[in-house]
Amino acid sequence: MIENLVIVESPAKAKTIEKFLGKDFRVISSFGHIRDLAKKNLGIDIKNDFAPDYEIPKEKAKVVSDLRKYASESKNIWIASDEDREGEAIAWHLAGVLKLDLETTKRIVFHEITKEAITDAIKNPRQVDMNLVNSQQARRILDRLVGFEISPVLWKKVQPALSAGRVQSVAVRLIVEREREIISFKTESSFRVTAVFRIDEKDGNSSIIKAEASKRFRDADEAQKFLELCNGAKYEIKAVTVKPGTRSPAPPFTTSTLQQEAYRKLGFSVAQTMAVAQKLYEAGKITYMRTDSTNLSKMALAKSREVIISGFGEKYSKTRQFKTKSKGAQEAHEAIRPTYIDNSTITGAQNEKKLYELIWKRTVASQMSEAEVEKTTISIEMNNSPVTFSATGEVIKFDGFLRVYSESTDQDNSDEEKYIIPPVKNGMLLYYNYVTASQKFTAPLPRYTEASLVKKLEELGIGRPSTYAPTISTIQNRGYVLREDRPGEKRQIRILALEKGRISASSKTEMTGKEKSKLFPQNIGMIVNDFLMENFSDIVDYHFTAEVEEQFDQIAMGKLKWTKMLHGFYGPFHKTIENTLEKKNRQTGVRILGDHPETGEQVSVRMGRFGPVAQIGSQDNGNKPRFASLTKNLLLETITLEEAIGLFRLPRSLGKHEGEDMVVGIGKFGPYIRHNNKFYSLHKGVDDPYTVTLERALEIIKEKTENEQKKTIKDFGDILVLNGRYGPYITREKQNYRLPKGTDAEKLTKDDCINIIEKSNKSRK
DNA sequence: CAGTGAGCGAGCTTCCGCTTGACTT
Repeated sequence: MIENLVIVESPAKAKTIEKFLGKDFRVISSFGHIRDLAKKNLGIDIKNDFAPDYEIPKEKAKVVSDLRKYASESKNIWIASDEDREGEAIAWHLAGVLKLDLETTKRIVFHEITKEAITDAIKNPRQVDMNLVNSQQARRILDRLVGFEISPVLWKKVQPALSAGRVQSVAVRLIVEREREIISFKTESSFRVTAVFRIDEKDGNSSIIKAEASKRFRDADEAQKFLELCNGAKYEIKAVTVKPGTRSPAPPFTTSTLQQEAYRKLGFSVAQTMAVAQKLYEAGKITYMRTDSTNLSKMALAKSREVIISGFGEKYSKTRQFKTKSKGAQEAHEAIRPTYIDNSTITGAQNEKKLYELIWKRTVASQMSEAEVEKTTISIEMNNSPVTFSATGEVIKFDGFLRVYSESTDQDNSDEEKYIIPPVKNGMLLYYNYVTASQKFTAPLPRYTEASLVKKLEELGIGRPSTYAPTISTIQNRGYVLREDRPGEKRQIRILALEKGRISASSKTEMTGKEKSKLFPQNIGMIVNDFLMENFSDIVDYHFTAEVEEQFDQIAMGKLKWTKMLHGFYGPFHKTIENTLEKKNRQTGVRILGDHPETGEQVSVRMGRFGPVAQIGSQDNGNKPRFASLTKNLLLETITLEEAIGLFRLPRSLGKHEGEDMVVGIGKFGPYIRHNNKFYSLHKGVDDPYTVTLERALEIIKEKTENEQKKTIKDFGDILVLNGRYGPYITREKQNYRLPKGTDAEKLTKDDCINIIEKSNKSRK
């Protein structure tokens, strides 16, 4: 018999706590929720006041049987799940599953994992808070109703296996709407004038001031006229202002800000950040990584202070506690910080090291002094124009927290190079070295990255730290959005330059629309979004979550009955479901583009069974229409008649080779050549499927055949030893087998291979 | 793994939030 059993949510947490509590306590973990709504069917008896049908998921059976065993061996049970809505529900489910009396079950909570906090918690147990539990049940059931009633409507009206939900559908909406803003954006250009001025000092030295004109010019003519004025102008400094200012450090990391900074500074995807953070957490190197709180424990504050003072001096220390700003934050945990702040770095895998150091810097910087800066603005007037030039410069007087860390922004404009403004006075005369007018184009708002989407969702109070990464995966898995790079296009910019009394014109090429790791909506995502907007505008409304959260709060405070809230929601919602099922047609995103200029047949595009498709002609008078798949990156919404007709130029025959047809086309994986039922990819950036010749095709085939032969180390007929990406391996009947370490692939016999295959098959079973 | 585009239709797909492994490549 054990005296005390403490149940927490996370096994890593259990391990740490057990050390604090001594031998009278055993600490185990529930691995999160242990019960959920039934997987099959709805799992809710709507007619019976939304009675939930809870079951223990298969993958939780072992955890639950362990929990039962330990519970039966313990005198006192303490439930220490997190102090938030989900944690309270976990406590309640635990009590139910372990058959504990709610009146006497000891519920404890702590916000930081320190001996003090835990022993304190043990001294102050309370009961399970049923109002909080009920607010969780309302949340859970509402999400199930939304997801499991709308998704089947999509299967019927759009395509099978699609999904909709309170969180994912808003995420898709954000991306679709941003894309449409970009599509309809009208680029404008203007000329920005910058100048490099010279101050001639008495001692014969001269210094330089870079400044920008207060006005932008509509076109090259206006810019030219202004440069002509500049040539004859006298320049005088009319005002010099020096303003002191401060900059403050950012708060310590939450899940969302960690994902954003790890993307910006380290290039990690949201899922990658979480995987690396999980490793650090399990190794005891950082605190819990799924949190919405910016709080640091007293111990962490004190330790940071120590580290800062000994590393940088007293002047650099400023202890702060940040208030959590994000909507709907539940603050069950601390901010993400190093467990031992003394360690500014760790040993281990590269990615773990990098992320750890980022977390260390952010944590320590948050406890450091403001940086003190001095911002200088100089105004320069011309004697022949009302346009003024201004120069600004910033000098850091005291670096403070910047010594350790500075936050990145999504738009890093590094072209604004910093330089130090020389000391100047009012009335000083300036002379130009160069005045340059360069064309600038306006740009639409940028597409979302995974991390900037998480930021936006957090701002809207949609989703939780534990679901940001899975949500991003879901919308990609459903095919609603795709994360990819785009090469961008070249654009000419015009430049007029005034130097030594002469104005010259030139042009420069720059890249525009280049994208790296951005989220692009796909056709099916746009169709689903439009369908949801049309029929379920309440659910995809950006405020929907905030509104239901308010009601969940009311339930948690005991001011609203949870079943009443659900009745209020479900009545109108279910009516909309039935109405939509009855009245709406299948959505295909069809667009009639016009008539074929040669045959007069109708040309249209729509979502077909196998994806977006263009169609020439129609079914009606016994004619067979012709079809062609839309190639990647073409949107049903924006494709033109010409582009659609162009799709029918493929597949195209190149003629015969060795008696077999040689055909070129574009498939799922890009342009290909098909010959003898074998496929050969065209080379990216080199070959164009519309113009590639028979001769070139033969070269490509020859090259690939030679490469395949190089790949083969041994050929035993049905068994092959091949050279793969990860080194040599054996393949038989489409199954691959790894070689045991230290095997020399060149010396393998057929019998060796069979041995390896049989051994591997045994261990797989 | 790349081609398809009409139909017949069984049985399946799906949510959000809490937690980690168990797998293959």
